[in-house]
Amino acid sequence: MGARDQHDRSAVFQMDAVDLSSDIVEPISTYRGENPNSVRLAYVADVPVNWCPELGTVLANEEVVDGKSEIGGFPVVRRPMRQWMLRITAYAERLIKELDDLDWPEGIKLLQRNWIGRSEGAEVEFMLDKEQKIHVFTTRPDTLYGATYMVLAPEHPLIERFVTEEQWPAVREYRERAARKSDLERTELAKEKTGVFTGAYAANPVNNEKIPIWIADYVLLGYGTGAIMGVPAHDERDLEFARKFKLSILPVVQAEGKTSEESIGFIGDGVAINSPVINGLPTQPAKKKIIAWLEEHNHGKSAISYKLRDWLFSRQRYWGEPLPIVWENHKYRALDERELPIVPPPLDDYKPTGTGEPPLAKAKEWVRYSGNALRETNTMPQWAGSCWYYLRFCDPQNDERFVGEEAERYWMGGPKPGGVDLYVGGTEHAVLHLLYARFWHKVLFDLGHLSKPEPFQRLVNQGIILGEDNQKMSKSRGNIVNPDDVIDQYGADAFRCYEMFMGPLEQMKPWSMRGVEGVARFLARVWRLFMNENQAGEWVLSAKLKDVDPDKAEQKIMHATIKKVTEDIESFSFNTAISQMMIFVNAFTNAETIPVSAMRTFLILLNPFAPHLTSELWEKLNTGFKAVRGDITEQKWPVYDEALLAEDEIEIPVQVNGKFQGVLNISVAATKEEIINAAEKLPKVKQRITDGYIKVLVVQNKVVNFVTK
RNA sequence: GCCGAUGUGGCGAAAUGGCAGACGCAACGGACUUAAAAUCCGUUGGGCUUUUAAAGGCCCGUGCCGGUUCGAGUCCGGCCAUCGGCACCA
Repeated sequence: MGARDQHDRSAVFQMDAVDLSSDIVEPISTYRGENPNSVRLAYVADVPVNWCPELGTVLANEEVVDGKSEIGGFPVVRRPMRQWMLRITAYAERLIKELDDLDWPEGIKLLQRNWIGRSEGAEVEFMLDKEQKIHVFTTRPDTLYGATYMVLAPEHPLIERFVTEEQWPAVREYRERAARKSDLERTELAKEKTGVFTGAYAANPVNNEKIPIWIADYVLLGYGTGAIMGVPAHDERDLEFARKFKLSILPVVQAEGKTSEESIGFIGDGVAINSPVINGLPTQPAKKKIIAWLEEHNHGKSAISYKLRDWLFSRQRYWGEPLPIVWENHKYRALDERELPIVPPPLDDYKPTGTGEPPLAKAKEWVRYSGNALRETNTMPQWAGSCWYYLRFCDPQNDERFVGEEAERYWMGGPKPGGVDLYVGGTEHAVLHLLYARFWHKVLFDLGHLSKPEPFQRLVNQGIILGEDNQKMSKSRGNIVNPDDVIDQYGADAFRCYEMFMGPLEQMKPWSMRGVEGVARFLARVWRLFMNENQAGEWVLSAKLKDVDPDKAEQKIMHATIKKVTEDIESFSFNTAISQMMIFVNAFTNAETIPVSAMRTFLILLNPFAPHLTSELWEKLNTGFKAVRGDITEQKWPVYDEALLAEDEIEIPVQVNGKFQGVLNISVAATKEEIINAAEKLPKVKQRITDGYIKVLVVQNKVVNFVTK
């Protein structure tokens, strides 16, 4: 994939040139320029944040679901606060592109792509007067001639500069009302479009026509430039807005087989009309041509916009890593590496204050760093640790670096772009942990600390386990299953095996205590295969265990089990692996003698599923029979012999017209003619082919099918 | 609204296009036991039907409708339902 080119470290923190916000990102410790907040990877911003009064902290966009906190479901309101941000948007392009070479479920890749939300289009300048211009972002520059008005987000900073005096009261009132609305009200509840005319006009760059400028809360400050051109003929939202406020509507894209008038409301690709520069061109070339025209006339350029916002990285809670920052004369600086790690001081009360002031602010002595410097009291969110713990796991004792270079190369190296070979986690992390960790990993990679640009090569999503009532487990529903209780009652092996036996790993499935019991019974049967209770009530090695060779049938089932378990582990089909081991145990349950060699093989197969039970039985065998060197976990994984699985005689289903009529037991060596002859004689078949048949199909070792009509 | 996933017995689920329901749970019957628990053995998709019975026979059945095929739970097209994600993103 030309990894070096795509992940060129010389471009450290250089952003895509067409991005709409700032151009360069630099780590806080190296930047020496004038306005650090505009370029730094970590920066401070006064932004409207998601404030959750109940949790007493702000939350990232990813942590807010339907206007409520992801944790606890408490209401979240917009509130301006001074906060630390991480410039994840600088990585938007790479976070999308570099998903391609990861072995992740397509669904998760899609969730991330949608969350990052890349859109290609153009940035266009509308002249307000001779000096001032308003930038809009559009994915449909080919509809520029159809722009009959403009809308700015109510919070847009330019508004105050041009709003007319007579419109000012209405505009101010609208802005105040918009500010009070929660996100929930602004979207879900506001089905009806609202807006206010500013009294001002701007010139459409393609034809110099004056179009009215409105403000409306259906335009979001945080996306694109916070301003749009209204093209009511070819955008559903704009059309609704224009109809409500009686703004003019001009069709500029003609749909195939429709008149220009009928094309109003058409949002697909068509042919440009009423657009001198691009008339007659289909949508795609029209876009290209109009962008070229805009660039040539200095009215705009091609641009890419992302839905992804920068990551709000501070929290007003005690339990999080403190930010290694001090404030001097209203300026911040990073603490020296030698001062790390920062250990938070003990407090009398660790609960959030509820006012937005972080709990650490209460530790007055700790906060006073020096005569003129105060410590930052915000802490990092829970995600900070999960962004790099897997790196620390490579080298947990290292007290020089977060991970030693050699250890990092050993564990995280390899030919693929991702470091961790296999990562198992739930879908709930799709746009949280899995996005954040990729971002940090790329930053560390760019700084030269890591050998791979991606953290997790292969991702498998395990399904969540529901309560016994088939509902999501939650305290309020009272359907929580506590693993500790289950382990107390049935043991860790049974708990572990049951989770694997429940069904396919990726599927969500309900818990069942009966099911746990069933698996516990299976493990008890395994135990009794090896151990019997004597008169005194002590467990001793079963007298049936003999140091003999397994017979042919026993060998066959043993090798079938090795094959199935081995293959199923590879494909994460743990449930069917356990089924096969149950079949194996059932086959030996009433045996007169039990060959020790087969049992040893079986224990090795079962060991990854039930480690405690199998190690104990392994050692018990060593006391009664010739001891095998090494712990059970050190044994070689068994290998099956295909030859021992081969049958002399096979069963072949016989059909007439595709319907099953009986089964034929016949030697594998039988010829096609022999098979047909024998099949014809099966009573039910004979009955059905009395009038003969027009053809007969024999699929080797699979099926015989007579076709009669 | 858009995107994605999933639909198979009473339940969790199996099934390279070739005997649907392996394995487990639950239920029922039996053995063991003074009794119970535990354990072991057996039956168990639905409907109709033959026979004194033991045992058979026929039909239907993998969300619904259609298609491909000798043959479809599996492949293709359309629909329905449930769950998850996004949701004024210009």
